[in-house]
Amino acid sequence: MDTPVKNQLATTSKFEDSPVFNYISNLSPIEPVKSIPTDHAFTSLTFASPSSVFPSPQIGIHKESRFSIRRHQFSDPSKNESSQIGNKNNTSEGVSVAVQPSDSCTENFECCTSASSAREITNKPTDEPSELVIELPNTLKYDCGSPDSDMVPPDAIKADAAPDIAGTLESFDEFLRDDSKGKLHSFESEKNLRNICSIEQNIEACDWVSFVSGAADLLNLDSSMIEEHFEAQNHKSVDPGTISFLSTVLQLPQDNANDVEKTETVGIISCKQREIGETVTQSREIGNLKKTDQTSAIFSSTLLDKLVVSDLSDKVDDKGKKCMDSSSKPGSHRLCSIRRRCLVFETSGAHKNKPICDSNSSSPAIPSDCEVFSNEKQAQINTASGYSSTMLPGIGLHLNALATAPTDNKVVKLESPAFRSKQIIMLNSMVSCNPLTPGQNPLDKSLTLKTLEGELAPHYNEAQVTENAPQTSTSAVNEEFDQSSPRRKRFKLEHVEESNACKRCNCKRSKCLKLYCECFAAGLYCVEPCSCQDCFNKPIHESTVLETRRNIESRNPLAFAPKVIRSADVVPEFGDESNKTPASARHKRGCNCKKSSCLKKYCECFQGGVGCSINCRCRGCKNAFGRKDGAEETDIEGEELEACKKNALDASLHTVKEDDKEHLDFPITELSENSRSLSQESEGCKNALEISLQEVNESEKEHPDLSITPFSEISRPSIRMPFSFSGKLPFSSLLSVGSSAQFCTSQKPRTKYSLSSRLKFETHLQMIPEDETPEALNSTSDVKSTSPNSKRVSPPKQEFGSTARRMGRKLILRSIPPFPSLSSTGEQ
DNA sequence: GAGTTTGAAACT
DNA sequence: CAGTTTCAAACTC
Repeated sequence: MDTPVKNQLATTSKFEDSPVFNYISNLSPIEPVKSIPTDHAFTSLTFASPSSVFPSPQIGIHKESRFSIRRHQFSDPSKNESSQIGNKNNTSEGVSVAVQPSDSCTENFECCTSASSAREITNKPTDEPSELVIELPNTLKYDCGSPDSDMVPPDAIKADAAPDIAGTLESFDEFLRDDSKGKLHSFESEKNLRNICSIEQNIEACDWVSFVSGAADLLNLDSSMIEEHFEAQNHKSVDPGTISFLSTVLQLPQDNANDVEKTETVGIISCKQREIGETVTQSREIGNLKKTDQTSAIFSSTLLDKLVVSDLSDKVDDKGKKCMDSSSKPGSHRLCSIRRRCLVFETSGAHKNKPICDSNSSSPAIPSDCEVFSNEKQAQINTASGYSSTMLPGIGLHLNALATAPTDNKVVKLESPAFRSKQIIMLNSMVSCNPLTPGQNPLDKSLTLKTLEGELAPHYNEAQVTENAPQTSTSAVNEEFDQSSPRRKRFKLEHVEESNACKRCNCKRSKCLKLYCECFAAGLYCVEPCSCQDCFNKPIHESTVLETRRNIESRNPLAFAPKVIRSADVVPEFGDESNKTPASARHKRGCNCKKSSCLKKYCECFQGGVGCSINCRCRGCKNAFGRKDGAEETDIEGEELEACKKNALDASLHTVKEDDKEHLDFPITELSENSRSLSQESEGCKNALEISLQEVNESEKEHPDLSITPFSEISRPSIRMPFSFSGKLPFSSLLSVGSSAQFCTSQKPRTKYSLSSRLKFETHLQMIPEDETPEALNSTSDVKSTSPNSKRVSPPKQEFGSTARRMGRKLILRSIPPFPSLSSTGEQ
């Protein structure tokens, strides 16, 4: 054990100075990183640490908070170190805060390793250094010896406190498929080791806990350094390959993870993805672009760094402090600025998460999703919140959305520059598409979803959030990646608040396991904001929930399907006037109102913003959105009607998927206006398809490189806002798709209901294979189902064959440009 | 905030 | 399938 490590260390220092090393460095695209004495190995450790990987929630929290706090402290030293290579004192200085003296590098390593393992650390008494020493060696072995070791620790730790070196190494190897990366890591790890040794030499006394903390910080160092480095580089663009690499890397954990670790892995992935997005943003800010595999390294480190940060507030404070500290030091300005920017990013991220994490809960600690999994409660919150926040309807556990909405997530993933959540999206599609398999029965779908929901919920949330970002607005292309964008931040904040207005059940006797419970009915877990009692609709009782769901679905396969669906008229042939019929959307089963006259929210039709239909058994129907008898609200007093509609609109807005709104990135009223004008404009059009195609062509001409987006996005409502379509199409499609019934409410009576929008929407629908739609919803589109996951592009009907082909072609093309925004930032 | 009304969901 | 009960949201005060 010792021998290898020591040898390695010695070799490392020599190696670094050797010509061979330089040569290799020159060859390696990662070279820039090399200049920075980053302790990548620690990065890996950091990576591991943050995690959620640790089963024990408390531990995770502790660790994370600590890390977050420390990280920046250490960042300063690291900076110094980076700027002043060889100046160990600085490093030690930073470390001294937490690090305790040790006699040998080995010990330090051990400590570090143990530190990386939150669980191990926490569980162990502070005054048992000896034990650590004994145990650590093993850890160190792979930690130091293997270039990839840095990555290993996390996994090993994660899986079990007891290091499974072999397994870890294997996973690590996978993780480091990229040779260059591996080199980088190895070098960095070696450097880290050296640094540690230096630090140790300078340090005299040591408190185990402190040491651990210090180690943690040290581990995080590389992140900071990398960030700095990143900025220093001033020109890096995300290389598609890099992204792929990242994706691969990110996925690795999943592959290797066992069932128990799945959630953790997901969390990590989410974090990573988010980080990627942020990193990308950062790179974009920097401006100049430079393609290099280094990016991946940066991503990794950044991601890792991110993972470490859990407590937002702490983070912020710490950062601010750090900035100040760093600013006091020469050459730290840059870092400070970086930090600030990071802060901004993180802040935005926080906001982004907030809706998910805090939306429903005021939970203070809700860290990023990364940490969530380590804490059951947090996980719960995240899981539920993601969805609960009606804001993100399709997110989280909204099984309905998943089941009913064919998704083009894949397409989005490929097309969208929103690489930041590629992986998430992937999972997303996994969930959403899978269940949609034509032959699958609802129950199966449901089961499938159920199986995944628990694991992916948080993840999903994240995905939604991130996913949305890039596609929010046509004119926001530049902002897509600019997390710091004021507008974006504002939007996020708004949504945070909005999300708080989501479903909050108040069940007392149903245990939230019956359809009485809105949360349960919506496929959501109950969250903090809920006032339910004896609630079982929580991740903790997942099995129970699933079981119950299954039972309910066995009785009524559509029990969890959206209640409001778009009637067949939605998918009429083009030119068919039937699509102008009043009841474009109807309640699935119809209401049974007797006293409310279908003018109050007691009426599900009214609540859903749709008119009553022949399916309704209501009496004295006066539904403002359309009476059962077909009579419209014509005889309803104008004022009353308006009031009712307003009422309904309010209700609808709550129901409307927040994510749709987010995608809109503009007020719904605006949307309404737009759609209205659009309707008028297209009033004279005889063929909607013609219009759509025309618009598409026009936009294509204007934005050849983005021409595909509209389609894909159209097909996928939630991600709809095509940046290429700054024009009407997006709005119209959005309106028609996202709102259907709900948005309609914001407009004038159905008759006015944006014809063009509808037509376009129908066009979209045409491209949605019926076999992908739940049986009951076949040939119909549900309001809710459409918004979150949207439709997946698929073989259209014959009359639209050309369009479909067109779409298909476009989609393919679209997937080609990996990071349009990055490469063409200026253009946009 | 408590009490009432209402209609969906669940049960028989 | 119909009738009844239970339930929680919507509504009212």
